[in-house]
Amino acid sequence: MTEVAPVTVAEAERVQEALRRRVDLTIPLPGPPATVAGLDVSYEVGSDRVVAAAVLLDVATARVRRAEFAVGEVNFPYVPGLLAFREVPFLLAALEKLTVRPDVLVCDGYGVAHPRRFGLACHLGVLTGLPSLGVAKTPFTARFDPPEQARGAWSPLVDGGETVGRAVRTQTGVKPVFVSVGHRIGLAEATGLTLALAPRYRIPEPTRQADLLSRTVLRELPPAG
DNA sequence: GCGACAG
DNA sequence: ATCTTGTCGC
Repeated sequence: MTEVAPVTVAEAERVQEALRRRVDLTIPLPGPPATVAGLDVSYEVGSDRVVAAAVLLDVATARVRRAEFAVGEVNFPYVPGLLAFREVPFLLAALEKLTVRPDVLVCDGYGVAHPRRFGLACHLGVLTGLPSLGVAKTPFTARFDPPEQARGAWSPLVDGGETVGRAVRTQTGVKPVFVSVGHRIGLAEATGLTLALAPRYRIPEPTRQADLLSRTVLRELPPAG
């Protein structure tokens, strides 16, 4: 099958509609995850160059075990709802450099809390076959009430009458993050994992570390040609 | 029709 | 996403 990357918005939306049927949310995690991979992408100003990072962490300690990255040029514009077509190619490249298969993918963005129920986290989950979840930093299309102030408090993200995720307070008195499932994981599991991986900062360690790495690499890259 | 809109 | 210093608060 010749999988051609979508070029137009209409094509990309059709790809999402097709891929979303491969999302499996009927099964929980096989067991307590031992490792996770945090994923993120940094963009260079004034060029199309990007750095994608994939960082492997132990869940028990929330410490980094190994880290990889991939450099590339984006070929798809940022369109709300189509973020995956911009970042997935590079995230997959960085992931492949990780010789270990993580138990869960922690993505920077949304999973099913998406207009077509197929955000970046679902996309990566389906393409890799791995359990995945999304942790976004800002609201998107779902509605929510502010959760209580205490760390661990959460409130449902509602869209089109259905609960598609949770606004989760990872630190007391700090803005919530937005958790949604991507593939092969439950919402309660995704919430618990997010909290376990955010012992100190608002952003859970996996994506926080991936963000730091992608930024550092980008900063030390030779000037764009 | 208008507004809103992950990164 | 990215451009950007200091500053308020715990």
